Amino acid sequence: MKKYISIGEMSKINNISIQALRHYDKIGLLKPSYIDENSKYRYYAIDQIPYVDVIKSLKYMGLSLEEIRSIVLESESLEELLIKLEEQKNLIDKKIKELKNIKSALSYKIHNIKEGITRKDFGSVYVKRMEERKYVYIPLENGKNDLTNDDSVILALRNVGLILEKENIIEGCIGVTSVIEENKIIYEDIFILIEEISSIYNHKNIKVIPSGEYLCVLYRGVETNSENYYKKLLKFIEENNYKVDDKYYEISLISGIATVNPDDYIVEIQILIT
Amino acid sequence: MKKYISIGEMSKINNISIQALRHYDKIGLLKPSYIDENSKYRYYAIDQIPYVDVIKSLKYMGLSLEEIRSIVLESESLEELLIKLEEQKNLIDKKIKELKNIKSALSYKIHNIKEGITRKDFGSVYVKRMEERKYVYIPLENGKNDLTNDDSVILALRNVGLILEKENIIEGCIGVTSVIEENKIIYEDIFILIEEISSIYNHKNIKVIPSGEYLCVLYRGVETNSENYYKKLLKFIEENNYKVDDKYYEISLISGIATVNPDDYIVEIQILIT
DNA sequence: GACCCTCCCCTTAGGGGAGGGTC
DNA sequence: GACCCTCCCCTTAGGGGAGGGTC
Repeated sequence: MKKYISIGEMSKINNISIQALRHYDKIGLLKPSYIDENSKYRYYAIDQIPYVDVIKSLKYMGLSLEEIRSIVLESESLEELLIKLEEQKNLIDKKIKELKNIKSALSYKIHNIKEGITRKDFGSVYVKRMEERKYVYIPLENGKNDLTNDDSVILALRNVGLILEKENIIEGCIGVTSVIEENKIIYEDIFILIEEISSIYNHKNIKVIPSGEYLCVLYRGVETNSENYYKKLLKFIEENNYKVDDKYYEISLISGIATVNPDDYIVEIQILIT
Repeated sequence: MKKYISIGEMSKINNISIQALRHYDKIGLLKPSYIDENSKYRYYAIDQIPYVDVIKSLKYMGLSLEEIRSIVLESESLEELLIKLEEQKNLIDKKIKELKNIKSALSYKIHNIKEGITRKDFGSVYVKRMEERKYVYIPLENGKNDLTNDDSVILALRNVGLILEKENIIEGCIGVTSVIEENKIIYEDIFILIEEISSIYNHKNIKVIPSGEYLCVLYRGVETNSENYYKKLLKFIEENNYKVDDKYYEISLISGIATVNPDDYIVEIQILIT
């Protein structure tokens, strides 16, 4: 009555690889009914076929072979299985949420890179309306006027990064704030913009950039003389009789990767029209 | 000007393990600026800190260390990076969809197990309204009247499974159809119900169970004499003057796992009231 | 000739030691 | 005393051989 099938047939019938079946044998998850003593050939009974279905089904749902083994072999009660499956469902839920966050981070980065690639209007001044933005910042030590080759700037930025990591905030663009005093640019804070979905509001290291019309100018980060662009901005303000706030925002469109490859560094200086 | 930091400091600053840093060194992803020849101590320069951020950020987005290496070290163009990130986004999208399918399969299984655990009304007949259902089936060889210990039944069920796998259908409950001829139960098809979201409609092995009011009786699959329950059903039909269809559906509430552990096997016989 | 066997090495991204120098 | 070093073994679920018997 009982008919045995070879590992090859078992593999075809169950749509599973021979290696996988050997592996299941090895770890004791599914041992063939009969093994020829001399040839060591594995032979499976027909009624072992449904076991493979159970294994595949539980594997599909994300259980490890070890977990499946304890369910199938130690024939856990349905109650125990239920608990495990519900745990699994929660886990899957968490994973879905995390993947959605990652997707949103990817979209953000992709959007910025695209803008970075296409925009070539360096040096010309334009008006741009912007919504309210939030950022996490660290103040720079006693007002710098040159940010290049300064270790404390790197460390300050990293400290911003640590705050973001601790609070689980998805990071946006990197930037600095500045004011002009006695014809000199003084940098005050280094910051990272916060993506909208992040739900942090009352951290002491958070500030808000108000919504409104901004005067902007774009420059390449490689050019160290950002001063020229401030001058263009100031000239434009004077010629057109704009009244502006005293705080400038320098925001890098392509951050993160660009911190490493400065060729791609593109920065926009923004100042609020009052 | 250049200050070096030890691997321990680098680890703390970047919120990353020492082992990970050693690993990055080993695979050439991030080599310390300076290594003491004698002590072999690793020393990192401050300006290596942003590299770790880039690595972490790309890793978070699902890129492998190998992919990150080619981006960071071979300083790929932004266009190439963009392509990679967009690929990654599509991948993440696929994963999200798959996880949602798994979640739905889990919910289905959890629901059935819960019902299986709580229901104890074996043997009593009741009326139940049911929506249209679809199933994938394989006809059993020339009408069986006993399904137990029959290899061809197992093989037929597996063939149903193969169809589901090929068409990427999420499987529901397992069942058989039967008719009564000359006081004998003749089983006709073995099938697996299809979950709603599955989008297959014109496969030759698909049949529909019409919506409507069904007379049902529940029994434990361990009891081999399902005949008794058919008798109860028939008696109820006669006593209450019901008119019914001639096709019975025997559907196992807890399938998959229960095919292995028959203690948990719970089956409902359903027949359409006409 | 097609099928199956047993080693054995390989893959990701590190974690966790042991045993021994170094700041 | 805290820090860092180099091996070395370990984790998941098999995939892909080589070399050699078996149906």
